[in-house]
Amino acid sequence: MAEVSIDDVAARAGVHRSTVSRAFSRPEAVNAATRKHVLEVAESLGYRVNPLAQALRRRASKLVPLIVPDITNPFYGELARTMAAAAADRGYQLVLCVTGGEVAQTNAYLTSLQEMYAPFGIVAPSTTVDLDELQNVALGSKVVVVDRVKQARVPTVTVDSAEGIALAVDHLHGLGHRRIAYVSGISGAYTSRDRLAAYEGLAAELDMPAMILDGGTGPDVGERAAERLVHMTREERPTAVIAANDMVAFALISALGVRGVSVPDEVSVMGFDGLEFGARFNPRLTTVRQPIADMGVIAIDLAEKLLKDGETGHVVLAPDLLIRESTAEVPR
Amino acid sequence: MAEVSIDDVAARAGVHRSTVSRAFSRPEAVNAATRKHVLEVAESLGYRVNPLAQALRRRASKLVPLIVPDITNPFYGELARTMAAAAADRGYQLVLCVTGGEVAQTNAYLTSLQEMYAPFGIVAPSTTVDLDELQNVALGSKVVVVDRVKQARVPTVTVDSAEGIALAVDHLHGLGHRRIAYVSGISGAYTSRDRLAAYEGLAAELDMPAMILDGGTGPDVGERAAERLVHMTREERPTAVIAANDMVAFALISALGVRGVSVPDEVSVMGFDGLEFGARFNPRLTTVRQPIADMGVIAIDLAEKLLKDGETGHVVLAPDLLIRESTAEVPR
DNA sequence: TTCGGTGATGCAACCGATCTCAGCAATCGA
DNA sequence: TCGATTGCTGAGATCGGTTGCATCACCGAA
Repeated sequence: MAEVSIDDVAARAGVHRSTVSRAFSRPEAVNAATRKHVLEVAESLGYRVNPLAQALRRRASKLVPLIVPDITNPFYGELARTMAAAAADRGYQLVLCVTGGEVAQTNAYLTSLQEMYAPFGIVAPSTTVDLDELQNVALGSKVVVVDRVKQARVPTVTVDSAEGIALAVDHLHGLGHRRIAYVSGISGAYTSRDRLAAYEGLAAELDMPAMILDGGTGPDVGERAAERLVHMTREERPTAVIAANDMVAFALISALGVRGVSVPDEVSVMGFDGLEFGARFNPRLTTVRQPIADMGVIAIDLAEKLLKDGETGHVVLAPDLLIRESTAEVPR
Repeated sequence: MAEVSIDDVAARAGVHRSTVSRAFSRPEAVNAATRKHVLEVAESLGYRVNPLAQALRRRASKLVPLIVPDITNPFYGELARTMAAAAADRGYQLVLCVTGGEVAQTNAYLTSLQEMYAPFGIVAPSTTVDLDELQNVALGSKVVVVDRVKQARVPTVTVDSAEGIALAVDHLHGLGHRRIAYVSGISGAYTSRDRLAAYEGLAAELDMPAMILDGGTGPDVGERAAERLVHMTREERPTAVIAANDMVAFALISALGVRGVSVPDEVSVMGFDGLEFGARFNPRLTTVRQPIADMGVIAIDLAEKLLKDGETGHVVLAPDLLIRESTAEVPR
């Protein structure tokens, strides 16, 4: 309670401020015995270094912005959770910044946090964020991008979209599906595009028609795709749908339900993300899982590497398959 | 880019530091013309006050911790989003703190942020957080609690549980249901208890049996409740279930689906929260909506009032009904 | 005994603001 | 005309640390 400062500790320990400071931040520069004594006194007084004062002098704080378009989406929720843990492990404090998908917001957050001497930032870009523009912002050069294709100028960590889609297509193909459609995504449109490309490639390869139920974005993708599907003739109608991400899959299944189409009895649906919530959907969602927890720690690692060596790494993670109940053998 | 400080502005404007400072933080204390000039110079130099330095000197920052047990839960997601917006409106910067439901974490966050001179904190308590214990923490006395029953010592904002449950029961009763069960909640156990009490009261009043399918917590509530339900005989089985919150409702419907029980054909299910995601569930969830957006701004208001007048307000909001497709007339 | 080197500590400036107090000019009342 | 009041502004201490530099004791070598 009684705000104890570095001078209190110094006085009580009979040394100078600077020695106390060094005892904490540059241990090798102070005599072992002195250090031990100082630390004990500090402990007994309940002293903790003031992060603001420290940041001001050092021009480097422990505040790290995590910039996401929409925290309501559990994907970003899970990302935020693991990232917060990873950050805490390294002494950082995550500052959540929700942009609503607006570039201006992203930039505003970035400059605002750079004023607080944030050492770097983590950005999970939305559809509308132009990554090149990030470079113009103060903190722009010290940013790690999550969930985005390899990009030259800043470090990135992503999941291999092609491999993920392959996993999904193979799974469905193995169940006998030959008419597999695709719906693109509410958010993360960059990866959504990758996934779409992967889907089209595989469709060609397997000699299946490429059916894009909806290529748009926004909260109504599921509705539109469902509407489109129910208006197809029996022959042209797909027997399975791959959604660009779990949220789209949920919306699609819901919209199909409203229209009396049952999943997986009439049509199989797969997601992409592997959200924990998928296990509580109705039906439980079969999906391609991204190692979100890994992405969190890797992003922080990349950031620290960037600061230390100026090295901009690009990590591509492998997804895996989570088979639950939203897919079934093709109905005949 | 070129970090411009208050002295740069002062020099360029031909006045002293202190005048520049006053021009920003105490406009009435400086000559209008001088002020205008200073502000123009500042503008042209791209000067912005350094929040860290300001906070250090003033012993009051703009950082506000929002402490939630689980950001993966869209309820807290929506809360975080609206709260962040409300905070930004007033110049605050929300710092997201995810506790995983652990008291120690909550306290750690609170003290850590009080070291950063956070003016106050917002806590959405989890099951295990003992509110009285909050008082012992540094920031403890300057905390607003969200989603928690009226409590004497700190300001709170909640939704009227009794009214919400009444809304739900009335809705179901109106559909002809006479055997209405209840399942308690994954999170927010405080309110969950209130809601349970309200349910029991109403059941008695309407002369219906009170059936608690599961009164526990944790991620498996839905599973357990579903398991219990399917093992009931036709006569004792409820025709409708009220879940303590939306997430439980989702889990329950999913678990029922796995066991071949269809909602709402065989049993109606209602949630409590009004999550946007409910509109994309299968079936779309009928639920009691909490005005989450209002809760966000009100919480900030209460906090500011607490700081200014030392007044600890308690706001109870009215919920409303969101009728969608998870409830239907009682099957006969 | 003297001197260079080394390790540990103290001194004081500094980070970028705020704020109390003093000084100064203009204005006011008598 | 003169002291008191009022309105602005400058000086400088301060918030709580960090860090380059000076100091000093102590060491072994010459």
